[in-house]
Amino acid sequence: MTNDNGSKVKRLKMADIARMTGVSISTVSRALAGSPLIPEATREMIAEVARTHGYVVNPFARGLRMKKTQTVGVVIPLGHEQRQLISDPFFLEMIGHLADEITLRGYEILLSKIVAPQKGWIDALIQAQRTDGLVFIGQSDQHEAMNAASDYFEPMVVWGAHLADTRYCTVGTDNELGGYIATRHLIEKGKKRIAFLGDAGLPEIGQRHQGYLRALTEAGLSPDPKLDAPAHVTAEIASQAADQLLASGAEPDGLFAASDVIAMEFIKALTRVGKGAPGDVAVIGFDDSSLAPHVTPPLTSVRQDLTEAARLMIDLLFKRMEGDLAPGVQMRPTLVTRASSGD
Amino acid sequence: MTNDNGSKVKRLKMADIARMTGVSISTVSRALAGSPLIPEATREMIAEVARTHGYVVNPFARGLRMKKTQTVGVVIPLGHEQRQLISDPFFLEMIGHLADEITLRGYEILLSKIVAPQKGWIDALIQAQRTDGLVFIGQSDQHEAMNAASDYFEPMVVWGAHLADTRYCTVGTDNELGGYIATRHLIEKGKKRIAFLGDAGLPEIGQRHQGYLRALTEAGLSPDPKLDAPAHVTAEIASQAADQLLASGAEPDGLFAASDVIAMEFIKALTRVGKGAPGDVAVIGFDDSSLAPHVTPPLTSVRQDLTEAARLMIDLLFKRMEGDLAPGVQMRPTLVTRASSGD
DNA sequence: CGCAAATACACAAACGTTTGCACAATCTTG
DNA sequence: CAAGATTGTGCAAACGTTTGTGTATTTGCG
Repeated sequence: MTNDNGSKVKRLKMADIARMTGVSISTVSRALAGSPLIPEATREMIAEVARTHGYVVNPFARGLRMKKTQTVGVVIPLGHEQRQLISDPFFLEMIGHLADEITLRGYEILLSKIVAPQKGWIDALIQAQRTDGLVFIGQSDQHEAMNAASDYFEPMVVWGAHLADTRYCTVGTDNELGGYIATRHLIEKGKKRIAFLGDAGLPEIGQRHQGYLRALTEAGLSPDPKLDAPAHVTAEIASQAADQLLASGAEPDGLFAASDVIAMEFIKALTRVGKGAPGDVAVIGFDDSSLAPHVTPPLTSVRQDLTEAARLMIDLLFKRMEGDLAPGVQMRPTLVTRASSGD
Repeated sequence: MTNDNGSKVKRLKMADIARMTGVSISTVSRALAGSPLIPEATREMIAEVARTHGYVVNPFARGLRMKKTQTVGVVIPLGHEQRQLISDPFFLEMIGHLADEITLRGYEILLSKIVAPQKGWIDALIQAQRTDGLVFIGQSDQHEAMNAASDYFEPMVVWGAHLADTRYCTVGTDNELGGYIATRHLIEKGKKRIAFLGDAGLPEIGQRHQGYLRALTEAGLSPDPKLDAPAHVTAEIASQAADQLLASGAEPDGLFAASDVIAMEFIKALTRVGKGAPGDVAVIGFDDSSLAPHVTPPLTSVRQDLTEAARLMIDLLFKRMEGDLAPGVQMRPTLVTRASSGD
C-alpha cells in the first residue's frame, strides 16, 4: 500500500467516489456541494460513500477552479519590535480569538509573522492569492504600506489606532479614552504626581498618552516631563525605564503604563528600591491581559474586550469580502479595578 | 481598473509575464524556478520583469500540479479543555516559536484549533492535503487517534509525553525528571509536607506526578493523599482546588504545581487565607512561562526550552517529510529558581 | 564545410475540481 | 398520444501551473 511518496496514504479523488457510486464526476461534485440539481436520495447516497471512505475535496483544485480559498490570512507585522510576539500575551490572545471566529465561519487560517517587512510585502501577500482576506494584528510601523495596499485591495481589516489619514479599515480601542479613564481614576484616588511609561511614538500608545495628558490638564495638574518616560514594549527595556524613572527623583505617586507588561516591570522595579504598589505608587496597566488578575498585587488595567474585538474584525472582514465596504469601529474600553491601584 | 470581483486588483499570471518578456510560459516557469535549462541572462531578465510587476506564482495552481503545498499545519487539539488556549500562555508561546521555525524554512503556516475533536478528525486533516506535514501542540485526550493516524501518515510530530504505547513521533520534556527535580529542590530546602496540584490524568501531568512521588519516596517521605490534589488547567478550577487544599487541614509547607498558572492561583489562594510564599509555603511551577519572572513573588519553575523544542520539532518534521523517519526526543528540563521557593 | 552535439526555447499534457451546456428519460397536458 | 416541460445525468472546457518531449538554432570538431 506504500506509494512512491514513501508515505502510505491513498489519497482519494472525486473520480474514485464516482466509480464507487456509479455516477459521473460532475454528479459527485454537485452532490457534495449540495446542489439542488441532484435529488435528495442520490445526494445522500454519494455523501455517505464519501464519508465512509474519508474523502474530502482537494482544496487546491477547488481553489484553482473557483478562485476562492476559504482561507483568511492572519498577519502579524513586526517592524519595530521583533520579540514582541513572545513577550506580550496580547498578540497571542488575539490570535486565539481570531482563530475561533474564523473557524466558526468554516474558513481556514493562514498565519504569517512578518519580522522585518520588506517593501511590497503586503502586495506579495495579496498577489499570492492564498487567502480571500487579510487581518493584521497591529500596525507596527507599516501605516503607510497599509494605506497604499487598501487603495486597491479591499478585504483587509487592521487592529489598531485610527489616525487622521488612515484609509484602511481599523478596529481598535478608543485609546485616548482608555488613557483618560485610567489617569482620571488615579486622580480620583488623590494622586498628584502621575507618571506615564510607554513609547508614545507608536500610534496606539500615542493616543493613550493624549488621554493621559487630557485628564491631567482637566484636573489642573500640569504634566511634569520628569514623570513622562519612553519605554519600549519589551520587558527588558521597560524594566530599565522603570528603574530610571524611580532613580530620577521624580517621586511619582501614581503610574499609568501603556501595557500590562510595562506595569508589571514597574512594580518589580518598585520592589527593587524597597517600595510597593499600591502603597507607594498606584499602578494601572493597559490590555487587561489574562495574567493581570494573577499577579501580585492583582493589576488594575484598561480592558479591551478581545473576544468582542475579534468578532467585530472578522465580521467586518467577511462583509468586505462580499464587497460591502463597512467602516471601522472604535471600541469603548473599560477600567478593571484591582489591588494595584488601591482598590 | 475595477474587475468583476468588485475589487480593484489585477492578478497577474505567468502568461502575462511571458507576453511581456516575449518568451513562452514554460520558459518563465523554468526561469522563476531557477532551472539550469534557462541561460543566466534570460533568467535574470524574466525575474526582473516579474519582480517589478509584483508577480508571484499562484500557489494553488502550483500545489495542484506539484502535489506539494509548501505549508505545514499547526494544530491545537482541545479535547478536554476548550479554554486552555486562552488561559495558558504556554500554547501561545509555542505557536510563536513554531511560526519562526517554519517561516525560516520558507513554508507557510496553516493554523487549526480543533475544539471538540470528532472521530476521524486527523484523517480529514490529512486527506484535505492542504499541508505537507502536521505538528500537534499537545496530545489533549487524542493519544489513540494520533497513534492510529501515524500508522499511515508519517510527516507528523507531536509535542507531549512519550507513553509506553506511543507509536507517533513526540518531542517533549522529560516530565518525570522535571517533577523529580522540582520536588527534590523543595526537599533540599527542608520542606517535609510537599503538596502536588494538577490533573495527573493527562499524560504529561501524570509523568510529572510520577517524578514527584519518586523524589518523595527517595527521601523517605511517605506521600500523603491529603497533599495530592487534582486540578484542571483553567485558572478557575485551579483556584478552587487551591482553596480546598488549604482548607483541608493538610498544612503543606511546599507545593509543586503542574503548571505556572496553577502555581500562581495557589499563591493567590494563599494570600486569601493570610499566608504567603515562600514564607508559609514554598512554591514551584512548571513551564517557566514568560510571566513567571514578572509575578510577585517571582516564580520558581521547571523550564522547558520552547525555542529549542520548536526547532527540534520542525527539524524532525522536515526530516519526516523527506521520508527520514527520525525518532522523537525527550528534552532535559532545568529548574529556574526564583523567590517563590525561597531562593 | 558537413554533421553530430549542445543549446535555447515552445508545445501540450497533466494535476483535481466546478459548471455551462447538451442530452436522455420521464412526466405533464391539451 | 404527440409534444413540450421537467428532471437527472454526463461531457468537456476551464482554472494557472510544471515538465517530458520535440524542434529549431547555434556551436564544435575533423
